[in-house]
Amino acid sequence: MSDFAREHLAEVMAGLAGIDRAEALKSLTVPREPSHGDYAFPCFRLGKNAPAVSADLAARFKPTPLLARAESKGPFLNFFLEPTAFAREVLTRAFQAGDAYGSSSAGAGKTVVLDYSAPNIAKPFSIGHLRSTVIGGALYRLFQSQGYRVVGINHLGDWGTQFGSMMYAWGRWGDEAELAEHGVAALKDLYVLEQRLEKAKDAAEWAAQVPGWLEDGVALPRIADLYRRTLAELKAGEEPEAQARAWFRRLETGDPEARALWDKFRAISLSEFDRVYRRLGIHFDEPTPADLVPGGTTKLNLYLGESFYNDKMEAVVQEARARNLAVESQGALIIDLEKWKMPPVLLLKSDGGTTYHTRDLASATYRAMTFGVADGGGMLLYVVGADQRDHFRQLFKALELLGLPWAKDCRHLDFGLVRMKTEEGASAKMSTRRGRGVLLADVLDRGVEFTRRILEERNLPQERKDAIAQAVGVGAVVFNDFKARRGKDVDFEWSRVLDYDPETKSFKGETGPYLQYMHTRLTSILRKYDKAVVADVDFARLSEPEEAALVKLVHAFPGVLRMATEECEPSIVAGYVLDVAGRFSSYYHDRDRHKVISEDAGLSAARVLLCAGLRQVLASGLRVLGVTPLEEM
RNA sequence: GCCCCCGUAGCUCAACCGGAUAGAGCAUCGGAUUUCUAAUCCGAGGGUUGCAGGUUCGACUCCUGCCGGGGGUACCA
Repeated sequence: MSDFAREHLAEVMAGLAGIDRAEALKSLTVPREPSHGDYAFPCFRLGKNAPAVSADLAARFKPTPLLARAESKGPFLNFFLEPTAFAREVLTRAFQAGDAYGSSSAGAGKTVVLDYSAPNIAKPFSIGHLRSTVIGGALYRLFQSQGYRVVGINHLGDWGTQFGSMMYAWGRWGDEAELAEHGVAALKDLYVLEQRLEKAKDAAEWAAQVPGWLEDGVALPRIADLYRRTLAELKAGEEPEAQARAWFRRLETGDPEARALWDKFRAISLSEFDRVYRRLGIHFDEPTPADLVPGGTTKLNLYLGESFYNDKMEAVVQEARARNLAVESQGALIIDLEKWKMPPVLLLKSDGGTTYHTRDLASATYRAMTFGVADGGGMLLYVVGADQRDHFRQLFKALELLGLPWAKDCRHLDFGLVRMKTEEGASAKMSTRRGRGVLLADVLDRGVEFTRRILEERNLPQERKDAIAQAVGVGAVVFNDFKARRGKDVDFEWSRVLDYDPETKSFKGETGPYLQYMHTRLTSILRKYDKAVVADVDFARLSEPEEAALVKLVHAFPGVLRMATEECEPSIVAGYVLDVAGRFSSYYHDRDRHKVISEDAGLSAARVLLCAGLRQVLASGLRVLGVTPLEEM
């Protein structure tokens, strides 16, 4: 299924002008000016005298059931759809397909391995990870809609020297009661305390920062006491960085105490992540039991995080050595990429430890083998921030040099950085190490809280209000990430994420709530229509130009999903649903001219069917993006 | 220094892979509500698409240079 009118026209055009059908399809455009027609074909490439060619083609054009006429206007050949037949085709298809409308089987037999979210356990689940999570979730559903088999992988940052920092901090400041009460927020505080301690030039500088932390919403209530105590210990010559490294070495060498701490931290973080994923409707695919970490007994190992590859890295290093790719340099083992003007891939550090390069080489290989990508049957996609562009260029080049043919099927789907507005008004990259960063759960909670305030005045049962508040608050935050193309950087500002007007108590503009609201309007019309919606209506009754425009939007949906999938760009869907909602809203408000349900039964039936089509594409589009379509709000 | 990305209305972004008169939201100003639920709608103002060249029938889109912003630049990930 597809935007069939366009393909039909390409067929006609190919026959008319004697050109390739694909070429015709590529050249077809939609005139900006509606009176120029529904489609336009620029004739410049068909001859020196484009206006003459256009006129000739127009004269030879024979109408089809779907295409009423062709008009030459200068060098352009403009086509006009037969509106009744077009509306019948579009609305019948949408009605009959239901939730399947817009899906296709273009990707049948192909597998997409999608790496997304990947929060770091030692760090908070911040709004930076939100982007990867919601973009990844949308891409997951997009590829699914096009018939691909999708494997969602959460490459958790659950390994690395950062855990040494955590363990050291835990030994120094940790408190079971606080951990139980604050969970991951307490872990974050521990990590931040330690990182600032490493960064600070001396104890005095570190101490000077502490009062500010209290205002940053740090969870640990004992913090003021902590820093006084730590000051004394620092003066005794303690070196936090060295101790953190020592702790990680213990973890790597299988020290039981370190391992127990690692399990504990990981479990606390994962239960928090799971809560967030449930709220966002995010799903990852579970590996088979055989894929689990050796010795791993909890279900929390299902995410295939970095630790999963601990026993798979040696093979990569061996392979690089065997192919004479790996060379010694400054005491480390690297793959040199100087020829491609890139820094080297670091396989083994000078202390013999592995790096994230090593792990990513191992994970890519594992995925390609396990999920059938190595046979050329799919793709490995990484939804990771733009700051890691070089990393992935290096990674893919290294895979290529390792002689892996599927290296060409790897792609980094980068997205713009989330930056915080600083006090000075400038924006800066968020950094957990410096303690900046906004917790995702807080953002979601704040969205839900705003919504709850609006709903107070509604006459709805409390339990409905709770569910709506969740869906609207979360929808506002989620949709915000799709307003711009994923490559754009975003400055994090509360007022932009939640464009909430306290005076009118409403969300404004191009927002998730706006879209959800329009969906409730459509459903309430369909609810109010007491007869069953049928496809057998008089389509000629949809004669208003606004109605023709709406039919075109319903028609466009399959193409929108296809293009969004091809370009891995969910914002295309976002722009589309905004278009649908906006046009419908205008239509809906012009009650004098086109009230949907009226005395005129035939007219009502036709308009109701149109609304059913609009509701269908709006609901499907929202679901793809991870925004819940609502029936009332 | 080198590599990569981005410059479109005051702000945040679109523009159907090079097509006709560059469009939305926010903000500002002015209107609309005995309703198919106002978390809405209608209207107005607002542009030398960073600058300068080039490619061609045609450039926001492609190429070169410059200016400005951001990111990266082997033992964090």
